[in-house]
This record gives sequence, structure tokens and C-alpha cells, in this order.
Amino acid sequence: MRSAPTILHLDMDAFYASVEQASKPSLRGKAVIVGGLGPRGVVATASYEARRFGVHSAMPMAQARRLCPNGACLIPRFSLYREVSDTVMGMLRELSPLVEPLSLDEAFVDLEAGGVAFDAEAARAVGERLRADITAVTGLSGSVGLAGSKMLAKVASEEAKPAGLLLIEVGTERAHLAPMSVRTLPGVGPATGEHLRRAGITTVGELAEAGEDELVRMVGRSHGVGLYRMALGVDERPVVAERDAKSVSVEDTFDVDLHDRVRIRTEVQRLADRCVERLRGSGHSGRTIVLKVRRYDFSTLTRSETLRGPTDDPAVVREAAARLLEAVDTTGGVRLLGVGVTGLADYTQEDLFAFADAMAARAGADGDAGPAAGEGADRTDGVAPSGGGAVDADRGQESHAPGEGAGQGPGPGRDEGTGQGRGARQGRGEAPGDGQVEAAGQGLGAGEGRVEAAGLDAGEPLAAREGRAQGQESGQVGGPGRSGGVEGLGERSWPAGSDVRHAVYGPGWVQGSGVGRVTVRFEQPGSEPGRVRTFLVDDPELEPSDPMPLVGDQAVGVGGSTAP
DNA sequence: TCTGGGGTCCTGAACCAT
DNA sequence: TCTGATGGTTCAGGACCC
Repeated sequence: MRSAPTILHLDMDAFYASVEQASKPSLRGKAVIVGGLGPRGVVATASYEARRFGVHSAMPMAQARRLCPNGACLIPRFSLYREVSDTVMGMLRELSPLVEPLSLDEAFVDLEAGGVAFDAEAARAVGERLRADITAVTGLSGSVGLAGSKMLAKVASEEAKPAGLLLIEVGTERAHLAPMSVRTLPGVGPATGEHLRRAGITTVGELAEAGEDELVRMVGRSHGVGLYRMALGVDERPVVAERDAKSVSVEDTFDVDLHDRVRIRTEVQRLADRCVERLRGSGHSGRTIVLKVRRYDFSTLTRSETLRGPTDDPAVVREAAARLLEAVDTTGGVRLLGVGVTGLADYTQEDLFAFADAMAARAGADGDAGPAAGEGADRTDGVAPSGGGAVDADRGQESHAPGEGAGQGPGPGRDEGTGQGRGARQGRGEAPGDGQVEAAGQGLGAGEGRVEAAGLDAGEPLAAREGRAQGQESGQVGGPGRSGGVEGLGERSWPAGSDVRHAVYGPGWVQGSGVGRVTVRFEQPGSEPGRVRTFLVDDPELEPSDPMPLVGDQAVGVGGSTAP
């Protein structure tokens, strides 16, 4: 425990929702709910205005809509959030080399290591200045906690919310924590909290009084010792600037449970490919393949298989995932599938040897052709010859009995409803002002506040939608015309909240769409709330665009292309 | 009309090697 | 050679976090 409160924890307030409000003036001061919009979507973040209605993160979106019927419901735009986050993290790194990001909107900073604060007074000044700078550059507010340890700094920032700063003086930790709920402590969730409550322990003070032995008996060695130390306010964990990823995974929840075994297999293959894409993107290979299945009754099971060597070969991961799936009973239906890779290795090191060998073999004659992506894939195969090869050899005949797919579940065609449902849902959620091409917007009045992803594929997994919004190939099962942005194959898709530009009216964002129309609000960060107009979805003068900078010329992220 | 997605860490059982 | 203790690895699941 250090002698001064020089560990800073920054937590941006209602981050996703705040970014949306900053980029859409008509939403400022209004209830904004960011999350999945499908029938199984949940809330990622709600603005403070929405929280007053009882909306909170992890709540089913349907419930959030009932509680807050006039709230603007938007899909997350992670690319924009990431860019704003990068800007904020950059500001933190100006304070210290020791910055530990926890997520897009949270980080620890070791102020002492940066030489910017060695006592409480200086730390407070740094924190206040940081908050002001973040607001000036991004237009967003963040809360700051300062303490002598990470745990207390995080507790402090939580107490400081929203838009505040709290410093916990060294030496007062235990007294500060004592009256607080045990749920305040990191690592105490619903299960542990309930466990402790049944033992008559509800506050941190009671936790400290219980003693280490008692806590170890109740929740196990590791957790018990950790809990006891936290209850005393003791936390010696250093701020760590770089952390290696331990696993990479992708998962999708389906709007309608899957029954068809063939379809389930197809989805697993697709997930395996996406997982490998991410794996390669991070410069890793992995040794253990994990399949995750959540069944119709929400019971979740995982199956894993460890290869003899690390791989980033999509075929190897696909086959391993398929083998694991064969051991899982999916009768009754599957609501979620996931594929992950753990036991990560930094294959680029071995890759260097392979690359050096290849270059030596070429004798430098035509050495100007750098290693292309395809070559990288081939080289990687060479890294794990025993793993990939052995598994393939073991695989044997994958001879599923003919008609197995039909024999499973209620019968063929059952899951076709997914695709049909999507079409049906597209017509739902009529955009406000639909039919009135050229509807004059007069600001968000009562009853007009609802913003909805009418034009979205509500039936497909959120991740796929987001991926497609970023211009990636969807790879989804489904017919032509479903993939947004493919001109000439069908209607263009206009996700609610996405940025657009009109040849005549300029920049704006999609407020909703449906039945061949898209409603756009023409405004931008820094402008007054704008007017609403409705167009045909294939209006040639309307195009998707990059997000606008949140504040003036400060070009927060935004791909740099649309400075006003 | 329930309960996302992407992670980390821990525990306990089973198995194997020493 | 057998047996028990011990420790490492793998696997599955649970809890938690943002």
C-alpha cells in the first residue's frame, strides 16, 4: 500500500449513451438506450435520463422499452466508441506510462510512475484537470477516483459518479469501506453476495470481522483470502500497462432456437471462421479449442479439445469445433453457440524463423515481395505440424447417419422461421413520420422520441449486424439482398443511429426505417437539433458516412475524413 | 416476455507421471 | 513390483466483470 492516493481510476459516465448524445444533438437530455434490438437483446448502456425510468445495463431490451417507451434505442457503434476511447487513453498516457485499460471506458493510471503526483493535493489537481481536459476534447464527462490502491480507486470513482471526483485518503480505507455493501467489492457478485448474506454478512465491516479462516471456509481459499484483504482495504496489485490476451472467442445468440442439426453445424463452422479471423488479427495462434452451447433452457455447457500444437488454421479449428459438437446433445434447441481458442501463443516468433528460412531459400533474388497474408497462413501451418496433422488423422470418418438432421428435433424446416421472422420484423417499428416524405422535424417532442432499428435484421445475431455495419462480409446464411450495402441485390439497409450524408441536406443520422423508407435527422455534433426528413431507401442522394468529430476541430477519432 | 458478448479467474474431478 | 503421495495437465463449469 503506497503512502499517497496516487492511483487514479477513470470511469467514463454512461459511455456509449453519452457518445451517442454527443454526436446527436437532438438526443441530449433525452433517454438513450444502447444495446441489442433483437427480441433477445439486452441493454449495454443507458443514459442517466433513461436510468431514471429504472433502465440499467444487462436488462432485456424489451423490458427497457416497457419502462421507458419514449427512449431512443440504438445499436452500439463500437468503431466510434473505440476511437473516442483511444483519444481518452492517449490523454491518460500523457500522465503516466503506467496506464491499465480495463475496457473502452475505464482505466487505472499510476500517477507516481508518471511523476505527476506524489501527494494527495497534487493527485487531486491532476484528476480535476484530467476531467476538464476530457470534457474539452471529447465533450464527454468522466468520473475520477483516487486512492492508494486500485480497488479503492475504483470504489472512489464509482462513488463519484456521475461527473465527479473522490479521493480516499490513505489510512482511512477500512473506515471508508466498513459501512458499504459487500457487493461494492470487486469479485462479489450475486452468487457470493447471496452466500455471504445467508451467513449474516452484508457489509464490508462484517466481512472484516468474520476473519480470514471463516471466509476461506465459506468461499474457498483463493477467494476467501482475497476478500478478507479487500475488506481490510489492503490491495497491493500494481498498475500493469500491458496484459496479454489469454483467449479469443466469438458467440452468437439466435432470435429463434436452432433445432436443425445441419444448421447448427453450419453455424459452428461460421463461428470457427470468425474466431480464427480474430485470432489472426491479434497475431496469435492457440492450442485449445472451446465450443460453447447454450440450450433452450439457458443451461450452458462447454466442450474443449487441446491440440498438440498451436494453430490458426481455420480448417483445423473448424474440424475441432465440429468434433466437439458431435458430443453435445442439442435436442430441444440451441439459443447460443460460441467458438473460442485459448492457450494462446505468439506465433509470430516461430513465424520469424519460418520467414527467415523462406527468405534464405529464395536467396534474395526476388526478395521484394513481402510476406502476404496467404503466406502467413501457410507458414503458420508449419508451426503446428503435429497438432493439426494428428488431429486430422484421428478424425476418421465423419459419417453421420443419413437423415440425421431431419431426425433431430421437430423436423426439417423448423428453423426457417428465423429468416421469415426477419422479413416480418422489418416492417415493424415504423419510423416516425413515415409516409410524409419531407416531414418537417420540430425537435423530439412527446411521442416522437422513439427511435428504432426498423431497417435492421433483427433476427440475426447482433455481432453479425455490427460486423456488417463495419463493412465486413457477413457470411450469414440467407439470401441475397439481406447483406446491407450490396447494391443492386436488394434494398440498402439503414441501421438506426448510423451516420449518413445527403447530397442536398448534408450530414445526419438514421432515426428509423421500414417499408422502403428511411427517416433521417439532419444534425451533427455541435449543431442545434436538426430537422427530420424521410426518403426512399434507395435514394441515390443518400449515402452512409463516417461519424462526425464530437467536438469542433479536435477530430476525435472519426477516420479523419469528415472535418467540417 | 426474461437473461448479449467477450473476456478472466478459480475450483474440482479425472488422469497420468514420478 | 506394488502402493501411496504428490504434482502437473486437461477438462468442465461457475462466478464475475464491463
